[in-house]
Amino acid sequence: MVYDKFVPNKPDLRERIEPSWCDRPSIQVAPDLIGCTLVRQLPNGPLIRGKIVETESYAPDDPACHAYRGQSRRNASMFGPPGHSYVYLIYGLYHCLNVVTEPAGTGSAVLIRSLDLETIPPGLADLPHQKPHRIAAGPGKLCRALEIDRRLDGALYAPKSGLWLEPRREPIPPTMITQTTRIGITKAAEQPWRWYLQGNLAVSKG
DNA sequence: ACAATGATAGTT
DNA sequence: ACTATCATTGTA
Repeated sequence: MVYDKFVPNKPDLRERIEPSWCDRPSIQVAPDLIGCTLVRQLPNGPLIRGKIVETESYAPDDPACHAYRGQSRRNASMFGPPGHSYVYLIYGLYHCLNVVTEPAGTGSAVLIRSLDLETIPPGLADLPHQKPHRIAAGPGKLCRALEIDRRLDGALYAPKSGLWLEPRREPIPPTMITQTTRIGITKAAEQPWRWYLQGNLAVSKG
């Protein structure tokens, strides 16, 4: 394995986002996650990488936040330490993936809404009339593509979990990131707590 | 416009 | 126990 250290996709050679980076208000972490890479190592499967192009933030004093009415079995990981996941089932059909923010005891997180995939998961590559850019466009679809469900709830974002985050490889001008209202909620719907990479084809509306 | 589909939280 | 709700998506 002489050339091992030159293999670009070897996980250990890439910089990773640490829990301390997530120990900030979700309203700050959400825009900073735009352009970062979500990496999924499927068990006995391929490595899938996707650029985060759409996020939403949910804060403790936010009526739309699952943590707003206190801790429960479902949202417990939102009150856990930063840099871990919060995964929940929605409409009995889809899962949604969050990055927990702020210290343990504080219920806040960032919802990952859309990914621009670098690699198409083999099982999804041959689906007809599915545009590649749309495979992970939407919180439910990206969890389906990356095989993320409640078993990953509370997991640390790290290679040992098969799920981790990497920083931006290139700077993104702030003007390329649009801030606007969140999608699919009724409470606090007027708050501009959604961010997306302007013009990216995986974004719900951009 | 609406059905699919199940866990959750609040109410009897 | 019952019921409304839900940070969604695909089809009509």
